[in-house]
Amino acid sequence: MDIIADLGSLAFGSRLKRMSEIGMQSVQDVYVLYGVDFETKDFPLFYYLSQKGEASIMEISEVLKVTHPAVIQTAKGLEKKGLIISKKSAEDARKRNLKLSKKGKNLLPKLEKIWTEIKALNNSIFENQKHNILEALKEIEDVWAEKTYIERFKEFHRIG
Amino acid sequence: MDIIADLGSLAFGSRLKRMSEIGMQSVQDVYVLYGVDFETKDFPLFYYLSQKGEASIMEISEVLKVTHPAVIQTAKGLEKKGLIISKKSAEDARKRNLKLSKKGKNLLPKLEKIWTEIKALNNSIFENQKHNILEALKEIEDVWAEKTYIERFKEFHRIG
DNA sequence: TCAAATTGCGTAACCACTTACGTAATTGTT
DNA sequence: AACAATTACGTAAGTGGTTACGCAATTTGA
Repeated sequence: MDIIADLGSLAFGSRLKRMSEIGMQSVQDVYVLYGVDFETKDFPLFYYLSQKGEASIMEISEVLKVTHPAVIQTAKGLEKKGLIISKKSAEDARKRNLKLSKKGKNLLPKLEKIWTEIKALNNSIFENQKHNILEALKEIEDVWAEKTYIERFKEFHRIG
Repeated sequence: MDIIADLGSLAFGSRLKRMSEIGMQSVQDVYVLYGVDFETKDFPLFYYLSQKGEASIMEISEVLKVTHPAVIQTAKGLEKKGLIISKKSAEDARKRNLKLSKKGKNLLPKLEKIWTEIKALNNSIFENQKHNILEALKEIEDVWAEKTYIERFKEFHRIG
């Protein structure tokens, strides 16, 4: 018996959090399996830089939808590992731009192979679902984006 | 554009985490709306005690699938608010049993009303989904429970 | 044109968990 | 009965995010 799952919509947040942790750890296990020194939590930033080339702290913060201190902290870790480098922007002295280092670029092909394999497995899992999780998440995100939850709550229960 | 969502299965963990935070905050807004001094994160423990009556730290830890220090910490907060009380077990001096206090029981009807309203709104959202999120989560949990991700990964890619 | 508002970044403190480790009580084995 | 193994709980430190706040650089607008 899983009381959190049984509670359905009420413990929705707690349930998502728990699944998020399991999901992140699972991917971490794959990096370990291949002996690659890379952390799951760094994936969004590292991947974005691999695609975009170069980006400022705030741009990354907005694209990844995390706060800018989170970006700074993640970047600090990746800089310490030598996977990314940063330099002040020439156009705007307030900005600091991040990009992959040589070492980061060298690691990229190995990571991309792993990412492809993970994607293949996940897709095979998701494709067999009666209720596709990615579709389901997208639908919920759209609902939340259209109107805040609390607004919707007030309307639904005729409050205010 | 939402790069995390676009990445689909690769940023699955990050995405769940973000949604979990939004979901928890949304429910918190409802408590605030009703002027009730209750925190979303305390819901699973408080709810379980309201159903079970009395339970030890480890029992709660197992049922809610969080570590025992997490239970202790959450319980500490609820005790400080006077919503739960605890006493050493008579049968086993190692155990400490938690249960709702008078104040906690008094608050319960108000909370139950709120929970019912949240449930009603959420169900109305979920029922309109083409891909039901609760069903989708359940399917994924079952897949993960059947075999660890890394085992499945090795088999899928014929490794080891 | 120059003062006010805004923007970008950095740091500090906090939050809700986790892992690691220690101690006391109970249980199992012989 | 005694002692080794296990179990329940507590605390400390770590993690990966957050909010709050401050400062310097840029942009706005009277």
